Amino acid sequence: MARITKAERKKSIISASLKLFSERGFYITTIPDIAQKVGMSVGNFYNYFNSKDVLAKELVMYISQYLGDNIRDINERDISTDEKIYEIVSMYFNIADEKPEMIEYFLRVYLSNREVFSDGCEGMLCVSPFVTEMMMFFNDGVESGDLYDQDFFSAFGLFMGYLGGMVFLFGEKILPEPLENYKESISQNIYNALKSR
Amino acid sequence: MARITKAERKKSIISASLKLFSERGFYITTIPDIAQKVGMSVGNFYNYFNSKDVLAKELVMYISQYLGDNIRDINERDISTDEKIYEIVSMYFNIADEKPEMIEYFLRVYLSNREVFSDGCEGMLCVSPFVTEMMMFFNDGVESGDLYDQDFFSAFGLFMGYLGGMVFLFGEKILPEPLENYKESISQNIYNALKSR
Amino acid sequence: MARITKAERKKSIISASLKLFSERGFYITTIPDIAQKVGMSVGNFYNYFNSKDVLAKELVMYISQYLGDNIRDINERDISTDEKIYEIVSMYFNIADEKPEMIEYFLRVYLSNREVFSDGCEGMLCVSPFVTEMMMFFNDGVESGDLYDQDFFSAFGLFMGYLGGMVFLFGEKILPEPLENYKESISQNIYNALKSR
Amino acid sequence: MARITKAERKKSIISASLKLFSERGFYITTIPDIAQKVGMSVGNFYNYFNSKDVLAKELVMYISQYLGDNIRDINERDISTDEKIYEIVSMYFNIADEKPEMIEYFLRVYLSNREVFSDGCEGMLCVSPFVTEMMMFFNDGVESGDLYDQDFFSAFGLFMGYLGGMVFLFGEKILPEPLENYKESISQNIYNALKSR
DNA sequence: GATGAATGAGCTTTCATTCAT
DNA sequence: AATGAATGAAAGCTCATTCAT
Repeated sequence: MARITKAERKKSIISASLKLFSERGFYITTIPDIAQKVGMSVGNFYNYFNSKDVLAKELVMYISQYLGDNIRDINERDISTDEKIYEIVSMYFNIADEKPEMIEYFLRVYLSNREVFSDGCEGMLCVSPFVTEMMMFFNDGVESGDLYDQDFFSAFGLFMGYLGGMVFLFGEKILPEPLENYKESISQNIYNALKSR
Repeated sequence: MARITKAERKKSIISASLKLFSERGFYITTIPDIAQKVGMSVGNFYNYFNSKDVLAKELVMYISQYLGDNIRDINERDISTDEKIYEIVSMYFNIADEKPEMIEYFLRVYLSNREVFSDGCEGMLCVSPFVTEMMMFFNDGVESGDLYDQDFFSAFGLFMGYLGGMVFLFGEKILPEPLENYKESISQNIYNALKSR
Repeated sequence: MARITKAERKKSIISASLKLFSERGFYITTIPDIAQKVGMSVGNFYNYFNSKDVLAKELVMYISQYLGDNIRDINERDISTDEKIYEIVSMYFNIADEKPEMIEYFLRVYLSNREVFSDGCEGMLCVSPFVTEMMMFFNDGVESGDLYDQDFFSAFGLFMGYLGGMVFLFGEKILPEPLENYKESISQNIYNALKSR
Repeated sequence: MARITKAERKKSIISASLKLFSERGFYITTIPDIAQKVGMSVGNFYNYFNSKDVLAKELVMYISQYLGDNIRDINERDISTDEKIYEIVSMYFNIADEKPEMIEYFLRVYLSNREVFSDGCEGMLCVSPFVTEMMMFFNDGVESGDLYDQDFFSAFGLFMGYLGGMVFLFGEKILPEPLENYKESISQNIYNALKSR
């Protein structure tokens, strides 16, 4: 008899809330909304997460882990720095396409509603798996002589700001073409910006 | 006797609400908060703006106009494209420094709470003065042979995503140095990314 | 045109909530209950009191003031100590009869739900007008040689514990006779207990 | 192998809930709180007590029995009435010292949350072992000529109101000295109040 | 007897907006 | 134009109790 485990139930709350938060925003989405989408009572929701804020924080950590894992896979491959850039852009846009809620949550909920994360996610605390891997990527690139040795945060801001901006424009249906089609040019732009001079 | 005109009163609501929205977020800020900061009654607030959402939309347009004007000034100067890039970056960071509420509102309120702007600010409607000027800048650069001729939105995403990302990192107190110090390297990175190949 | 002032409205909340709290208890009584009894919306209640707890605290202070004023009137009269005792007992039982909510609130809400009053009513903070007057009564009695000079709190505990106990028994409909009929014997007992030896 | 009997399990619920109710109050204490303190599941709690209210009622009866037994021991001794008074006061204060939850429960839960006890503990139903013994004490005292023959409830109110009041003041940390030190004076006061005239 | 996930009604509190003055 | 008391719907969260296992 297949029973639904507590872990599975928790996973389904994460999945449902991620979608709702990213589509409607943090404050518009209510606990009843989430409970209903999961098919569970409001009261029971609180057996899994102590508060709406706690859920929000777990979601960032979940996404950060997911992105971090994906970047690590790329970092560990034996390919050139410009290929890595292309792979990261590609992976990011693929996620934006197939699991848009992940990227959208990052952009719309985590980056914007700082008051929700101020207690417990100070600085980059809840996002470190992801940031750490980006740091690895950058350091490797500099070490191999491919990238120009500059302040990490400037490179990071370029890379992630750029990708976030594109996903935002895409989400707003402003882009004339699908994200897919931008992979090449964007990777090229990023490489041109960061390569050793 | 100097009377306070209706326009001045409206201006002071804009000013106060811009600060509150950018510091606390759209949903956390209440109309009573705004009224109190302006020194006006809640009821009277509604003589100037029909709803909280309408206010929010006017604010984006106000900021977009402001940024657009500043960029036009730069566009009209007789300087090279890479100098223009530096000037735009410089201007953007100066605003982030001196009137942080403008940039923060853009990033934290406008870009994130799309539901608020969905009716009336579709696409880039409320933001066109700003986007138009960026388009002018880009077209001029391409025409003069300085910039590589690519999809405008890719260039736009890079430019604005980058700057937004840096201001965000700065706001989160993650940057090791003041924004000021990044002007050079960031302008350089942007130019390298966009210049003709 | 007779307008209802804000102070009058506040007074009517005090009056209604005092009755409800004393009859049903603090936790059973809800804000909607109170609002309904006053004939006001739930939201508007919060224009008068910031929270249920704050209301509870204002109620004790209100009662303490009321009792204190009554005792002072008696203290200031030119009568013997045993007559004062009789007058205090009499006043207390009259209130218990005519405005039972006052005494009941004291016994059932204030004395019992300490968690509600722990922040702001520490010690005897919210009850000092009343306690102070009892202290005056006792000191005068000792000074005049009528009362035995003992620890004030022992005398206070006897006096108030006794009266509270009787009102409780009365409220529980356990007393075979109306409170009225006990005034004499109780005053006598108190005097016998406290008089100088 | 020593098995934990059902009676022992029940006893441990009584013990744990008595402490929690007396410390935190009836409504603040939750069934999960109690179950956790006992080390039992929430569901299992309901195998021992059908509801929170039922538990509350059993607790009063338990305490009443306990106090009643103690008073009977004193009543049966061959000592004078004033010595009995001292012994009762002494016993009461000792309990207040060593098992404060018993007295506190009486004062804070039973006497105050009448709605909980209204169905099943009407009048003195749940408290009769205790009241009966106090009645015995009083009747004996009157019969022996030591106590003034007055309404029992007036004497009872004095005695128990006084003791309850002192324990309350003690619990509020208002008393300048330990309860212990008041035994003498309080017994004296009670005797003076009740003795035959 | 024992478990603890699940229920759902109900609580306190908030806030955009209205409207009589 | 200006006031602020009033509304009421809705939010986050709690908890006694049940029940399938």
